[in-house]
Amino acid sequence: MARRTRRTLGPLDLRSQAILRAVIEEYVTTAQPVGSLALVERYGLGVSSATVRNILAELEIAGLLSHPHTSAGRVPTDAGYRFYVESIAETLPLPAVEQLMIRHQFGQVEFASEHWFRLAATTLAGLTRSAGIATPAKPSFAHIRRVDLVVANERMASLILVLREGAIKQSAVILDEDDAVDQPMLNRVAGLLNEKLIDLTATLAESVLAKMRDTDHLERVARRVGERIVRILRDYDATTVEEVFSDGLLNVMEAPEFAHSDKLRQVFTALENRAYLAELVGSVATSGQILIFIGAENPHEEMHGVSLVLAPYGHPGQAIGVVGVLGPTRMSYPQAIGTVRFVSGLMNELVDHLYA
Amino acid sequence: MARRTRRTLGPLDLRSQAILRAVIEEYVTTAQPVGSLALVERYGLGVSSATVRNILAELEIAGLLSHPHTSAGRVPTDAGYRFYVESIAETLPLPAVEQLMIRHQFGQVEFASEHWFRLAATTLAGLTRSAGIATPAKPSFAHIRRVDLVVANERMASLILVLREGAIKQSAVILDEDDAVDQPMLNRVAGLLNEKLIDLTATLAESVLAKMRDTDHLERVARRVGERIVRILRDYDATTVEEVFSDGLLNVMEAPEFAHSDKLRQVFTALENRAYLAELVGSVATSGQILIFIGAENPHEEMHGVSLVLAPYGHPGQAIGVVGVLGPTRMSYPQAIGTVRFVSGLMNELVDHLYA
DNA sequence: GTTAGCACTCTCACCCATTGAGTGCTAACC
DNA sequence: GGTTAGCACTCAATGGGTGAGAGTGCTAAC
Repeated sequence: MARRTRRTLGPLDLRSQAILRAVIEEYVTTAQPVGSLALVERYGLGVSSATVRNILAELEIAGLLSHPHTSAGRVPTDAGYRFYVESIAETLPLPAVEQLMIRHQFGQVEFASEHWFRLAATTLAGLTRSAGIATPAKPSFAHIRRVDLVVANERMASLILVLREGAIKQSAVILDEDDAVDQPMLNRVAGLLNEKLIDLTATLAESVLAKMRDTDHLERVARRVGERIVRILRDYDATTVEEVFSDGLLNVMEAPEFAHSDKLRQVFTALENRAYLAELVGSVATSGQILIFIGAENPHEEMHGVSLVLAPYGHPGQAIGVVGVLGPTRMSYPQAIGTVRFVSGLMNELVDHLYA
Repeated sequence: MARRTRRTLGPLDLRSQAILRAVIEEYVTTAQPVGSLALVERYGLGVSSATVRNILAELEIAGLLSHPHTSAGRVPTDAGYRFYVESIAETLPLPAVEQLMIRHQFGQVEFASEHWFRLAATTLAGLTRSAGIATPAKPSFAHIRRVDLVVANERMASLILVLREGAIKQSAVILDEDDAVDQPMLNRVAGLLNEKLIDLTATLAESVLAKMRDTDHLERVARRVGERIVRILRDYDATTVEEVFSDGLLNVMEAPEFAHSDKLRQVFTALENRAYLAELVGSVATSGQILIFIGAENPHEEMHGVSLVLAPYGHPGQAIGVVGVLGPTRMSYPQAIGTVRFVSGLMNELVDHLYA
């Protein structure tokens, strides 16, 4: 045992690793506990089932496999999946045909980031037969790009705020009785605000607004609107993740491990409560790389039993979003990672193209 | 039997109706087949269980009740629910306290219809312990209220189109090489379009655009943008329902009838495929009244086992949306109808207020 | 038309024996 | 030492058998 340990990179010799890999790959496809006999039959291991059994026992002691009951085969533990994921250098890149098809699909859709991230989720769901997850690219600080005002009635204006990052915010602004407005007046207000506030963040905009005089009608209305704008920007800045879009939850429902349990209900609870996903997604955005959460590694109890493969896209300085996949722990990680990597790369290209 | 039939409005005498009602109400709360003894015990019917049994048998022959097996109690059929729903004059109005609470909630949220319909779905889900469903109010023909253009780069502009009905559409417009633009130029284009196109529908806007000359740079760009606008409007007009928002599907999952079957999966399939809901919602919008679809009355196989209570809101001439509830057929219809009625009324008020 | 009484039916829960997959151990082998 | 064949052992899953209980449907009396 001691010598064996020495001739490997990790704590496991190569043959044990191969068998662990075999167990996982077999289990991923069949969803049934894997026995020693099935392994030697289906994977040319060149040893007998007894030897495999010895190794399986070692892997179990190491905490990488587990045993539903004495007379059952082995099932990977979360730690087993983790080891497996670390050990696979080669992820499964998406076939060229599909890459092309997807690029085409993205070309078909409106040229707007708002559509892309939804499509990304849908695409990921379809490719991996799991649930796809995506968030729009969001900057840490929003910048005003454009202010527009439309009259609703003489005491109410509809504010449309375009952020540099592409998001559009809408809000109604209710004015004081002696500040009645019409559209030409609002156009002047919008003009003033566009002139003063363009490219500013919340804090800077606030200081500009502070200089406006309350005596002037135009400036008073502009200030009122400006205050609302600042509030919208602050709200936006405060939220780590604006929106988490998911698609294909049905795929996950269909996995046999969720057929009769109420585990799925937990997952749904966790997903409907977006705050939690937002938190995870936030950590991916800051990490800047693909993150994988396997089953119980996930701090949230409800998420035990499912895994997440998440990748950021966009640029750290500017705006960052996340795309990824949610599936049963028993998922094909090489495929999931390969696919998520491709889609996040594609999103990068698209966003680059937008900012270029 | 013949005489009994004569002294009622429907085909059932009053006592049979009362018993049908009792069966349904008991079944709705317990989710268990209802026996004759339980009925006489829990509902002061003033007759013996034997008599009740006779009537239950009649109701079964009439197709209003069914029998899982010989030694089980009775369960309402879809036809039974239908009869029940038709017969209850008094729906359960929402308690005043809750009405107040909900009004308050709607007051808290941004003053924009975009938020309201989502909140409506969430509210309905919470109140009825079923899934809430809502669509934004959508007009049959969109009217341009405001056009805004923001420069993305010198050959690409970001178009923001505000519709009279409150919706905002965003799209990128890519320009020809010799039509390079900057923000001041785009402002002039937007000004021209706002002047010419305001309050127009797709068809009218198109005829205005046809008059623009290709020789003039300003008009050429305006025309290019205008054409995109017309396309967006036409897309918008063509879709019956823009978006169907649902919340609280978890509530439905928790119903015992979905615990071990895969019926729920079917429901999800039907819901993820939004086209179908859109169709239903469309029929509600045109009907102008509360519509109830009970189980197998629903043309879509997947929806058998669930019921929908849907109500339109808004104004026929202007914009119409739909709110409602999706739950198991075994739901409290009086409560669902009462709640949906209240929420649609509230949405009416809000929309009125917006257009006033 | 209503009711009490009763036989009848059928599900559900429980027990028990059987089956079979797969292990873990031991002793022999290379 | 590592590897292997052989074998006893364990335990989930399966299916048949049984008893209890709920609820019906029928009949005869009121």
